Amino acid sequence: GSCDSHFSIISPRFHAEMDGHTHLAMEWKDQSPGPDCSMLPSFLTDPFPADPLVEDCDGGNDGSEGGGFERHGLSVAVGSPQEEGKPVTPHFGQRSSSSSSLSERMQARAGFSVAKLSMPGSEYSGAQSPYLTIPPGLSPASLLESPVFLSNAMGQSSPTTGKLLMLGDTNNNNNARLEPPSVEDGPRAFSFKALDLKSSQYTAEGKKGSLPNSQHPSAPSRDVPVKTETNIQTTTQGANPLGHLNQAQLNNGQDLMKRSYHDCNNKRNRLAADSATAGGDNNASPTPPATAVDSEAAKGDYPAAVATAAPAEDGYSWRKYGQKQVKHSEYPRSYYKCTHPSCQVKKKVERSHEGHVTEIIYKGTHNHPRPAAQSRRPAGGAQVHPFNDAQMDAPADNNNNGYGNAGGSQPNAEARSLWHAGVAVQDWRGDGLEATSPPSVPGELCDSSASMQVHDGAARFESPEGGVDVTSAVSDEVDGDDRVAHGSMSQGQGAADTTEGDELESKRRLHNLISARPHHICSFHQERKMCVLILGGRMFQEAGVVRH
DNA sequence: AGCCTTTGACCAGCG
DNA sequence: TCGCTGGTCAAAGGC
Repeated sequence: GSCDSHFSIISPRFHAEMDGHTHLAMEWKDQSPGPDCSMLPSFLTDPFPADPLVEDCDGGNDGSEGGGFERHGLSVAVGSPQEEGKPVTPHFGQRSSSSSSLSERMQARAGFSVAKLSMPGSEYSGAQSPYLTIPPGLSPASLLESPVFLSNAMGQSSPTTGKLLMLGDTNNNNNARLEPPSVEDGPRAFSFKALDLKSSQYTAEGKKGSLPNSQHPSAPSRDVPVKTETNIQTTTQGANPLGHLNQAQLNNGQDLMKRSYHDCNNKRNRLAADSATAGGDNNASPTPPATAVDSEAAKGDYPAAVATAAPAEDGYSWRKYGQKQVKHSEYPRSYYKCTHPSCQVKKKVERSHEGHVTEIIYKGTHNHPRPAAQSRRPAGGAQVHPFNDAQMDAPADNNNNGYGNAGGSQPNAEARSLWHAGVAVQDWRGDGLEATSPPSVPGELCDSSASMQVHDGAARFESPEGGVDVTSAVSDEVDGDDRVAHGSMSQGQGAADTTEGDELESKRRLHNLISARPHHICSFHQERKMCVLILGGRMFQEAGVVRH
């Protein structure tokens, strides 16, 4: 209960909103509007902040640690280009106080238009820029270049780390898509790059031609008219215009956040010395293949990344033991248990009608190595969905031993008992075989995953898979338990990241985390102690106190 | 035969 | 105590 009550994971969904526009809404349950501007809102509203924006980003430093995003209601709406007459222009209403719309400001500063972000209570501006485009002079990679994007030498191969070989990827333009998520060096803030929720396209439904999650038939208007010709066709998906469209939408939102955050970071962070190495790998990390970017992106800077991508497995075996329609959720929730005899890990998965995973929550950490790939259950029993959870959260980690804790240490029992708010993970492997995207992050340094774990009001990121956990602990209160629970913590990271060294380490961990699953994380703000995650085409926000 | 999913029922927590 | 809700159990059936 603490998890839900303390900070809730909201599963923003594409949905038509008041104005009838389709939005990728990122709702933030927040109760009390904080006086301080939250980073997310700020960077979302102004992806390319001028100095003032920087202030916004740093605004959290004022010591209002507790503030966090949770205090700010916020929604990110990704306009649906499809609505031609009414391109969605998401924007943050909070920021909308300024006369100019977000997109307008972005255009002015960045030279390209972006979808608007909308925040609760904000007015929808008339400005409309359905497509997120990058001007010729501005490459996505450059946008993402951030000190914090360290090359993840230790990181496992993954699309984002650049270690992942992309077979069949002939598209030179991938760089734009491969750009690693930029992490804020800023002492406290960092962002995760949202990754293409490509996987959503690979659902069986996709094969069937059913609309992707975001494009639920009920909301046809959501379809984004994006040109996907340039996109690399995935083996599983074939050509699914709809799927691409969905991707496009997601990308828009992700790009927006990513860019905005990046901008903020650039101005803010100069500290991440350790992350200096970053940039290099950026190219290597392809975002999920087809993240079919908006038409613009697809055409230009964001070509389809992976020629052949497929749903990935997390490497663990799961047995579904229940399914229930939860009240707050639009989609049914499935309950899974790890099939390993001594493993108590469970996970809850919400899946859209199309089979897209909209939310994954892990509970516990695997105390056993990841089963051999070949040993994995092919599909013996009836598979609920091609995008079975296991597939969805496949781990990107190649280097890990399969244990939840880095270094092979056993996960803390207490910690394991906690539910993790998982992030839908979707990795795309260039091999064209099965793309796995585990929630786990490669990281020797960190034990955290994209998932956020909440315990007694404390939230932290943890790798549900237990495999490679990079840690970014998020918690209101830090207790020893948390540290123990996470590999990162075990590494002495548990102490508050007040020192520079800690920050560096934190950055490194973050980098690992991001590298491992950039697609999951749209943004993260340490100062604000919250994360924005994108899962299955949906954004999730999680708030808590960040610990490293 | 083994493993899995499905699904209604049961249980526990909470207001 | 009751009702609601979420989580789990377990029989039935499928692959």
